Amino acid sequence: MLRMSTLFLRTLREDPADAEVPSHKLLVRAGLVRRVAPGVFTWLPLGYLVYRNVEAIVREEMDAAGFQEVHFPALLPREPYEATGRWTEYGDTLMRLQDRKGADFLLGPTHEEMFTLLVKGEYSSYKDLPLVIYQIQTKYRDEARPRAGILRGREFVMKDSYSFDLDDQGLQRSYDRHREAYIKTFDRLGLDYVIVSAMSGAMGGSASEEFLAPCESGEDTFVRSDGGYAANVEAVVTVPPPPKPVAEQPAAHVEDTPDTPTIDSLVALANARFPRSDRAWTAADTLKNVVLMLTYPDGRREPLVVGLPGDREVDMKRLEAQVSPAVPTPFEEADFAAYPQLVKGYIGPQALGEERGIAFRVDPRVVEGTAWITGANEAGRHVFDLVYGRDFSADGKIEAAEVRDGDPAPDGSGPLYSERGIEIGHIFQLGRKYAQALDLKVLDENGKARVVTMGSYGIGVSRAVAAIAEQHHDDKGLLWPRAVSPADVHILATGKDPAVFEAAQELAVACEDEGLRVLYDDRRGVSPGVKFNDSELLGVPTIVVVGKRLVDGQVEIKDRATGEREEVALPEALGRLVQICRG
RNA sequence: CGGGGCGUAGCGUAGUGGCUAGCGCGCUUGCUUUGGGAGCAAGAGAUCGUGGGUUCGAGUCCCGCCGCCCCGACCA
Repeated sequence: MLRMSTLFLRTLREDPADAEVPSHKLLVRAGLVRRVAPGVFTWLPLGYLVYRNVEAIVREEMDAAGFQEVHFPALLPREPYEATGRWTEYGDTLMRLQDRKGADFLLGPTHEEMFTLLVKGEYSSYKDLPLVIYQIQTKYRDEARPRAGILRGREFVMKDSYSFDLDDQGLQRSYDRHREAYIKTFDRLGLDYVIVSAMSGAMGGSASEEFLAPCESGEDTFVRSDGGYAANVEAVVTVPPPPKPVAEQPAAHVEDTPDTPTIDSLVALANARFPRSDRAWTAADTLKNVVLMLTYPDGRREPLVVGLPGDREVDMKRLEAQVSPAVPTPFEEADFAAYPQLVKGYIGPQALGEERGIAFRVDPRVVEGTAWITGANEAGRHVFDLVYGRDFSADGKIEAAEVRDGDPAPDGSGPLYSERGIEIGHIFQLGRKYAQALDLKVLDENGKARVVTMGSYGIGVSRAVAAIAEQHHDDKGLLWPRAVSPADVHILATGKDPAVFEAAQELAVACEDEGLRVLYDDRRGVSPGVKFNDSELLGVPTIVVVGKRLVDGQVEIKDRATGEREEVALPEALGRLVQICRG
């Protein structure tokens, strides 16, 4: 039993000045955590109870799925990370340190290398596979900007598991087992979440999915529809309009359009000088050709022109996902000098295409039969009614245009809107990258060495505590789901009547005997208002008030979340509480 | 790394170059109070982030440094 009179707890009346998001404010105010350094926190007794409840649920579901728990050190030597290139790739995010001899160490940000090497040391036959092992470990990442309290710390706890399979079918099975286990885990944690594909379908189906808990404080933007579609912005596939018959389109014609280097100026001039009879020109009638320079890992640099409707901007994240591993950067003056056929502000498709040395890919909205106003490759001139499939072609389509609220969902489930979420889980088919780099092979049934294929799967355990707080609170405080709450019932003894304290104490003991977890506010000399407010701030789901109604033999049972309250005769209180808490 | 804001008691904060740095919460002692963050009285608690400078005098002005928060960049 937790007794408030002796519990190491100090609730705060005011929000801490350095906290912005609700979970950070409330976890600090309710005395669950305290900051030690930027992005580094101490768990106090009540907070640690919640944390351990979350951890226990994660562990139970991993074990239930047949995964085996191991435990690595957080302190790791440099060499394995050197082998996979991550000692340098991870950059400043890696927490590095040296021992007394000057040997390099790191505090693990994630443990792919260590798991791979562990398996390599123990297993060498296909008969040993499949294997899934996991750990619940403190991770370290020297984030450029830790923020939002527990949500994004430099030290945090993650459940990370790794699967080892001989072939792709096996990997898919391991992946699916994790997906199911994660669904059960997050359901039990009381989290509202969506599963979004973290990569474009073009790059290999469901190779990676994120579990996002929608909330305003989330850092990840995703889009969803009311019909149930949810995806990362990078993974959204554009729904193309139907093609139009090419024959119906008027012939293309070049016009003088002086001083129209921007889409706005072009649309204004088109409406003034070349008005349409049926409607006004809009930016969506123009084809904007955005030039970028792609730099490949081998250092090769090639220009890429993206043609998209003039009312859309290029979304760099979407573009990056498409051209990876090449890195796109804006085209600079020196680049224009190297490609004189690109007339800044008046670039048109007629000068583009791989056969002319400049790759040209268009937005999926550019379908056969669509007519565009676009550059004529001469300063001050544009071409009108340039029809795709008749007057120009491209080297393919590209999903690089921004996704906007109201765009249709790819699966026809309605208009998209963007929302923010906290990444609480990530399942990922790694493939053979790490096994290759660290030479993890097993002999197959033919006695031939084969590189193992892997998956990695993470749950942010400490982050989940904050995510739950984000989703379960009101203006008075926290509202813990029972599964993670530090207690089942919070019993308040109010007033100064010794009989009240006796009755409350007896009820608390009786509850505990029934297996309920009890937080008992036995503080003497503390006014009822303080106890009520603390109980609301702490957020234990069921609150029992033993107070002035005790003279009539009554106690009050309150539901913290709904505010519903009922008067119950003291002898019936225990039975009622057992019913509620096991309900 | 860029932009902005801020460092005063455990927490939240006030403080025109001029007395012993003020207030609220919390804490200690006593009395009263006890169903919505009680009252009265008496206390404890601060090298005003740090180093230098200007000045008769610096929490206050100037410069450097350190740290924190927010936005952006970055982030299996």
